[in-house]
Amino acid sequence: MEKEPELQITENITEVMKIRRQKLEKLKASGENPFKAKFTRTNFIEDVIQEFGMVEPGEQTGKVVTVAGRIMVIRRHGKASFMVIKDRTGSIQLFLSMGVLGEERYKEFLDYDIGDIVGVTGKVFKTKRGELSINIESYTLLTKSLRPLPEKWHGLKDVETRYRQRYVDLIINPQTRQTLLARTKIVKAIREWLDNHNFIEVETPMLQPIAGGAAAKPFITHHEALGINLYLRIAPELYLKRLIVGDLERVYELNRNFRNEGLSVRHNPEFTMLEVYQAYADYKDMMDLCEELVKYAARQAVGSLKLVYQEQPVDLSGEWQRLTMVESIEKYGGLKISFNQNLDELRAVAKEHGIDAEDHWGKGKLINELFEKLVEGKLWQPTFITDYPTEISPLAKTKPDDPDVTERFELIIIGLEVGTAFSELTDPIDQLQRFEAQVKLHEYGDEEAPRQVDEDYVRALEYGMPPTGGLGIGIDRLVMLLTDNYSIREVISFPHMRPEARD
RNA sequence: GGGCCGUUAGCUCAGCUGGUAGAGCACCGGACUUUUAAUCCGGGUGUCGAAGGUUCGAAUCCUUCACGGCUCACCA
Repeated sequence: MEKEPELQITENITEVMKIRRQKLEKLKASGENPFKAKFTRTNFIEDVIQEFGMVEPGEQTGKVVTVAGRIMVIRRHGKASFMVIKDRTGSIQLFLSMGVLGEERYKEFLDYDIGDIVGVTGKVFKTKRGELSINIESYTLLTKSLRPLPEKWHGLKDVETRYRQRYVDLIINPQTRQTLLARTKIVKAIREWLDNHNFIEVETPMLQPIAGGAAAKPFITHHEALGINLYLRIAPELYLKRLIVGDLERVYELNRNFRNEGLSVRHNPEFTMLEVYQAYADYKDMMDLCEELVKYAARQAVGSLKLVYQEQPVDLSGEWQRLTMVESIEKYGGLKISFNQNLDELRAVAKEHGIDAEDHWGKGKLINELFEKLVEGKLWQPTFITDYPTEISPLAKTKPDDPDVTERFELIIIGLEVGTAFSELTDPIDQLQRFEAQVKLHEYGDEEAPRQVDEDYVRALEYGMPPTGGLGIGIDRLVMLLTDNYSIREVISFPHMRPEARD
């Protein structure tokens, strides 16, 4: 029998870690619990600053407060020393003196390390140099920290460590904290707006027997008891529309989608999507809704509609530009094209622009490729692109006067697709045909096309779905825009990474 | 998946044309009762990402691999 490898919790015990473990043992031996269960504070640090920030340098307020937080700085000065601790609301200086604490307790406190979490009680005062401080009268160690934090001046810069050990990133880099807090504000604002407009938030399956509602390669998982494969959803769309068939009229879901595709600065395998459905509305209503919603989120989270993204101004105020796809190709690509041209002509134009067309591509797909190649990246200011080709919009209603295109738009900002919406296809017979066409694409080897017709969805449509507008917004990308982050990984608390290398 | 770049102390980084690894902060010991990146004195704590190869000698040159970043492809 092979010998079990010894369980090793930490890979390398460094000198600093050894010393901290020794301190831990010493504390335990002296009867101290270095990992306490609870601590009651009278104030957040921000409150103390609010209340006493204006007192004069040198002034003693006599006011006793109890605060708690992580030690960030220690300045030992002989018989009187300083520390800085921070809690969720801010940071404040602690003043420790042998005179107040007594020699033993003073020395014990000075033996604590940067990173330790303490609770302290003392009188608020301001030093001669004008630094608001707490003159510590009693203290308790709440949590002993066993690893050294990155240095105070340069902080933690290594991107890999920042993503893998986001907890350290959050302790050290205020910017990371701000981005994640902005994210929750944005999400909260979106829910608020929708709730205020009579939409109800619902939850639909993440585990789906057929991964539908988008064109993407799904993750496959397995249900043991049922003995079947399931897919992690690539979109909630088809279930949300079932709820519209069920006469809920206004629903939204703000949650994760999973797509088994490459990673990039704009793509994470799991990402957060908002989908909104409104009965008796069409894509134009959704355009208005989308514009209002994004503006509301920006105002709530950023406080302004005039943004800067990667040093370029982005102005969300005013009416957003609206262009059809074909118009945009002429305006931004300088290329006049139309569905009236025949397929070979369009194929030739695409080839001129370096697009490698596949045999089964039709006019719509070619035009969309041209749009993506020539236009999308240039749309920096918010722009709605409408009249998406039917060929690439299997779930949208075609325009009554032009079967080549659909009642659909995409919202492009900073060259990124932030949202898409359409007048939902409600005709079950048309829907079935489009599903069948998609399945055929899968058989051609398109792994992003569904491999199976969602017959239950068609059945639902047969009961009758009211005219409905549907909207999807990529929340991560919206957060990137509003927080001026270039990489999607910055706006995701734990972005996907390969497993850490083991040596 | 392709291309380019990177990986050196806990952190941030230097290390030239190959000569046996260095700074600041952190840490350890000492001094200091109002400091502010405190200061002063003393101490370098390292599998130079990993494995091979070339060489008298490799952090440095070559190959492969791992991880990361950017980019192209992919991705409505």
